Amino acid sequence: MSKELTSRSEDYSAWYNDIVKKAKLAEHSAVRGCMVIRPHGFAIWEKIQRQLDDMFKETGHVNAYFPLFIPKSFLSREAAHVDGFAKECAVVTHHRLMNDPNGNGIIVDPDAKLEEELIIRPTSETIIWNTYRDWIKSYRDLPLLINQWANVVRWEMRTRLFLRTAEFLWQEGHTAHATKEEGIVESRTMLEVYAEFAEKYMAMPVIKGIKTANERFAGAEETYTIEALMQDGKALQAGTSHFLGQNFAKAFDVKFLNSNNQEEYVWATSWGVSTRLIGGLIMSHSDDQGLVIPPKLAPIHVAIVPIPKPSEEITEVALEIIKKLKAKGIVAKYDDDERNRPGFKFAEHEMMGVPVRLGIGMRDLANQQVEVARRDTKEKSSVSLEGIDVYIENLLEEIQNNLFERAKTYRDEHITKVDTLEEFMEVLEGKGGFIKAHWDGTTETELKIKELTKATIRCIPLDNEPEDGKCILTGNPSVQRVLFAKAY
RNA sequence: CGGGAUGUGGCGCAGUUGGUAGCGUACCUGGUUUGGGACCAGGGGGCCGCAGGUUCGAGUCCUGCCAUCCCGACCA
Repeated sequence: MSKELTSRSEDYSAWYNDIVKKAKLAEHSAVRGCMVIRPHGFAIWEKIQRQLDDMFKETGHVNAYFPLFIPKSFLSREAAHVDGFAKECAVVTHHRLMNDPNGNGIIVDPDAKLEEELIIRPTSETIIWNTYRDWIKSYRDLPLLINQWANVVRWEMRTRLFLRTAEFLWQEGHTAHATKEEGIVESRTMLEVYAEFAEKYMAMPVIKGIKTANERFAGAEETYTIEALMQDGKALQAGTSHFLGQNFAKAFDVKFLNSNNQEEYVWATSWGVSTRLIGGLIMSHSDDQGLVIPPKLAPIHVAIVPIPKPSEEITEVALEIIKKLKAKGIVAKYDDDERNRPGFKFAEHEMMGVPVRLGIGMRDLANQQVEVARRDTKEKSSVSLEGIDVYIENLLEEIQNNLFERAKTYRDEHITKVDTLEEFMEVLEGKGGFIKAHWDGTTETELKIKELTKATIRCIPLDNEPEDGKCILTGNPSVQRVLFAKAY
């Protein structure tokens, strides 16, 4: 491993790529746009999965699994949906290979052409709603609250590890309800779940809001979003929850009998977050020394480094600490690798984002102490061995809070109100971040601003306060400010 | 998909007018070291992105393809 990361100030984009590779989170594969998620990256994803899955279960959802392949005709059932996805799908056309008669390896067997092509799912609304038709007959079958953990494929032209890959892992919730109100409540509930997860576990502050018609999910009546701000001043859409109205129910003819024996179309929602969250995690907290993982998502909380190398006394103390921490649900690893010296290990654990490092040498043991180094601030202090487990437990909580507060302070300092287009451009090119400005509510203006500035409307915040003003582009009346930013 | 750049041991790179591949680091062995990325000695590892072509001879020249990075377009 080379010893240094590109610094953030030098080249933020190169820094991001360096972190992903040097913290061993992921790497490019032999397939265009597809990544190999390495054990360290996948361990973080597993922590994300476990926590979210618990939260989904607590809100009444169950898991199921639907096919990877979708018959081509399904995608054309919902008109807006096909417009939104058709351009970037991988298509399966044949089902068999054969030896090349000319001896050039293996070729696609021309006789094995599929009667109907199969699309590798870019999202599963269609296959799921086709299934729901058979599952939903009565109001007693509702609500149907199902989540799926899966991979999806979107043939993106330009990819970036975790942020936008051709194949990615995600969860997609698909629910069915008897009434419009219930559907809206569900989509709002799941937005709250996402926001809570982002802030409490990822320590990533988010703004909850509604997407404009232009940014809405293909086939949705309303798209709710959580938007986070990265260290370089660009926004990241971290999760979305859609109220789908009756669009998919009508497209797939999913009806139920209500208690008055009348037939009605079902109301739907869908919601998802993906491995993109890991990209958000990286860009919220990490620094020029490497990855910083909030304790609640860290696969390993504490690294214990013997100084200068393992000895009987040090190992004994280290194992005792590990045992005490384990009882508190804290994962500690004793780095007794004799190949590397302490300085190397310090740098390595910092790169990998381990929240707390303990250094134990004979000098410490003579004083019944250990050296505690926290990853977020890089502060070091000597702490008594007595009660070290409680100390670390509290410290992890403090780190978790500090990361959130730090990110929130940065985010709040980078929300700027502007009233003119000149100011808008100036802030966008200078300090960056979110810009709160008046907009006349038309898609035309939104697109024009995007063309002029590259900034998009990230959302209309849910907690927005009404305020009369004039659109920064057209001067037409506006009743509230909306949130603009350049986005990933 | 358009413009630009790149592709050589795991990683980072050098390789001149075409002559049969080298450095740093990592790895293995031995020794000395060890409180912030150790040092010495010895050693192993390369289809030079892939496929064609030119040539007595290609990492080097030509064509096509693949992948990655940057800038656009696209992006739920």
